[in-house]
Amino acid sequence: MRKKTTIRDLAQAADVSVTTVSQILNGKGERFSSATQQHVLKLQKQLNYVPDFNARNLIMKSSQTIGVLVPNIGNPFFSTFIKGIQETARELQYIPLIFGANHDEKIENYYLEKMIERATGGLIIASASITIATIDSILKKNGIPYLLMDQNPIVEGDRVQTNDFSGGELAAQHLLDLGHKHFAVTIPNNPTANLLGRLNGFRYAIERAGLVFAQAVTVIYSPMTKAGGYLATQDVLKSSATGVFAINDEMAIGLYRGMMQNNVRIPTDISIMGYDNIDLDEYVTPKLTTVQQPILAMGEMATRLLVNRIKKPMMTPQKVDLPVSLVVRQSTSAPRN
Amino acid sequence: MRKKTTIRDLAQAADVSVTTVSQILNGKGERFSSATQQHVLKLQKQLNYVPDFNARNLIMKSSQTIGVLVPNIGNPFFSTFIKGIQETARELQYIPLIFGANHDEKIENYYLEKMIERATGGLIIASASITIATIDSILKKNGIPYLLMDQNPIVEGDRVQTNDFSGGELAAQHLLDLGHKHFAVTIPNNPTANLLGRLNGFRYAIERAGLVFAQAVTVIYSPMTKAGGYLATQDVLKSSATGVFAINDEMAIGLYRGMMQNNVRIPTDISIMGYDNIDLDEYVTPKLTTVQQPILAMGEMATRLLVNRIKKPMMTPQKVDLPVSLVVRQSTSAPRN
DNA sequence: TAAATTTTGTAAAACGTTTTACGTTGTTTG
DNA sequence: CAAACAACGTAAAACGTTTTACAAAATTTA
Repeated sequence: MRKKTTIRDLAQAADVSVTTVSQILNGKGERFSSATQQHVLKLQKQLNYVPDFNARNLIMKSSQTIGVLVPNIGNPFFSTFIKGIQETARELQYIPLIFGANHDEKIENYYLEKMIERATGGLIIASASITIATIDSILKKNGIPYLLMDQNPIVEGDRVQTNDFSGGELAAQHLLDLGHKHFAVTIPNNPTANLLGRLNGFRYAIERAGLVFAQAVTVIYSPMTKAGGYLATQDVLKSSATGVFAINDEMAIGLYRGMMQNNVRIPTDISIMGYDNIDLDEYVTPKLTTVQQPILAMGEMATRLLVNRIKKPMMTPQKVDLPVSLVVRQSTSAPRN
Repeated sequence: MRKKTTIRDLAQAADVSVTTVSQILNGKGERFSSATQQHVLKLQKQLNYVPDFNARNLIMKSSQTIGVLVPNIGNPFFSTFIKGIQETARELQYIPLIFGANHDEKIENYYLEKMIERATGGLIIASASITIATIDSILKKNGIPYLLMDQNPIVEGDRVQTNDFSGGELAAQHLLDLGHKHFAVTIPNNPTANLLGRLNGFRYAIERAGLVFAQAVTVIYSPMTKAGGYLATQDVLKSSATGVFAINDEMAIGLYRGMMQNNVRIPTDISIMGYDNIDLDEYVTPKLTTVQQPILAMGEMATRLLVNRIKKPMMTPQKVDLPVSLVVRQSTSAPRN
């Protein structure tokens, strides 16, 4: 195939040295006569010269790349999160390398390895099954900065947080205010720290209302997907719950399907609320009451923190707290009797 | 910060030459005594040596990377498409570099440039606004293989196709079979070739049934998103259509919201069908009738074709045709009177 | 006009790999 | 026992950049 034009080809064509070309093309060309500058620039276009990425990174020791690992790109929460990352990365002149691991630990580790090879900058990891041990042994040893989402709080390190405890509290209080006395919470097995936070906040509000958690609330374990919500339907119906807190919106939408199938009307027969506030919430019937997370901002802040860390590895750890809020729509109402 | 261990460090530690280390680590070490091999391997683990990506690619002239450009990662169609790409790329030992351009031409060009810099392998482009001119001038000149989706058919080049014409035909025939006589089609402005294919197929079936397209069908232009579908509601209602063909499922779901808001029942008052068969279709009420595209397979085949092309640039162009099929659910029925 | 300074440019080292071509040793063969 | 051949290993070139240190020519200064 046609050879790529190299900087040497261009230098030869322009009848100047390689140094000259390099300097001019990298904006450090004030030292050269404007005649030479124009000449080189013109020939660059003409020969369609693009610097070799690998050669350049090799010498510069930076590829302006960050790695991003999420459980599932298809989940609207994560696709929005990624959008936030991409926008901010573009602004900061970084390129995100994005992987979805489909909740598979093998795949996660595979991608983690690939990211370490390539994403010399740093990593944003939003994934459950990567253990702290793995992270310590692999990332720390390689001296690669990283930022963990949805994971156990690490003592050291940067952090982008939303107040999940408060979010759970908001959810419970909303249902309590409507008059509900019996609740169900759907949550995955081995919930991550943020999900536990939501559950604890929920529990706190329940107990604050004078109820006994174990009596008032049924916790139902199911995968955190639409399909998982659908699967949880029978258990929810078997419980005497009139108010359901799905730990994310996708599960809530899965429950919608199950309820529909069982002729249980929302919110007349049962109130359902979710968590995240994905844009789909306004398109389902009834519109979904939920707790909003600033997803785009989470992606943005994660990127900023990581890039700052890359630039100043020794900086003291940064924490960013983002607010959550209750969004009341039509999927919740007072219980039947 | 801590220096990365280089191959030289490892060679020194193992008291062998750099060549030896390189060969052994790349599986070409049969020439060496097994004692040496073990020794080197052991020290690699111990020193946590990972070959420098850039140095390696520089000399090997291949980064095992492909670029992927889609309009919108949040659209379930594309997130599934990406999933197919990631799975296949993993199998083929390639890494996909994924970008979502949010239908913004500036951003598309920016990412295109970045991909050319980095994704030395080849590109999968599923994006509307990149013009053939741009592609020719940039990609061809750089000799980078690429594969276009959802775009005007290029005479030359590889291609993964579904039969959009037939899909449109299936949609129309389904509505005709139910007894509908008045139709609406929602489609974006400046539709891409595949969308036009659907529309033409629809028209073909309508005319085959003895109807006059311009009289029987109202074409409504609106963005191809949930919000776009929602926006199209009034125009759909103003038309006398009893059967609506949304050019993709997202638009159909946007229409659901609009219909709900106007107390128009689906399918009793109006039949709606979509296109794609995203997994959400089974979670909306009523479940959405649609034309299925094998999205995952499209991602898979696109990746295979591209990688084949990378390996054998001179191979004759390949075409893959994937089937579409009608999926009847609950959003369509016979018209009212 | 000689010295100093600015302007404009270049040669060569360095980055961390892979690979080609070439050496040793030691063992077998005739 | 010399020659041939394995077995095991290495030196050095190459990949395409950026950058440092140096140099020649042109201009200014004293």
